[in-house]
Amino acid sequence: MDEEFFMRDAVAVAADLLGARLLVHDVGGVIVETEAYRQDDEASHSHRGPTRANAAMFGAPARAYVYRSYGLHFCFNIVCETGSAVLIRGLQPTHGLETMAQRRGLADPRRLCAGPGNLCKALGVTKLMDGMPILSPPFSLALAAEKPAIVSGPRIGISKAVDLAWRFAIEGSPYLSKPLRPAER
DNA sequence: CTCAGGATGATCT
DNA sequence: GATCATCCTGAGG
Repeated sequence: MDEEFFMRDAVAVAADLLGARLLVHDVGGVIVETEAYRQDDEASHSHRGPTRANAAMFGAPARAYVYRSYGLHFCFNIVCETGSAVLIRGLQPTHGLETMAQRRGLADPRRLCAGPGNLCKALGVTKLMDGMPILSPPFSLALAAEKPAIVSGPRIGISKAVDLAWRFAIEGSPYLSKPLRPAER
């Protein structure tokens, strides 16, 4: 796992991150759900070019892009090639379950890290981590030993570019924020 | 300076 | 499915 991995199309990285183990201060688990956002993407914060808020998306790859959502929650992304990033939407908790349960005020492992806001709360991710390299402490990222079976579908919570199937998940995972059904026919 | 609008989540119907 | 809590930022006057 090195910076090269992230110097690619965010859509490819989003798919390849599934099954990887993400920890923050030794708390976290296996990535089961991601979404890709690119600069040529109407739904992306980077679409209108660099600003103070999205500066991290235009910085070095393999760094965190953390923003506040709806005034209440944080969302955690990993920056890929310039102007693009992968939103981490769900983990299967494996490390520090007790800490997560305490931070979240519940114990159900299927809900602890389901959704970007919940995930950040469980892992203690805040705006302070915006721009930090995710290949060094307090972060830890290790790719999957074996590639899991994945599915893709439309992204969640956006109003533009809704037709792009840039949400990725491990097939059949019970840890998703919402079920993902492969495109219909 | 004002102000609308979110890459959400919990709760209620 | 609808509502709402609550905070910036970026856009426009």
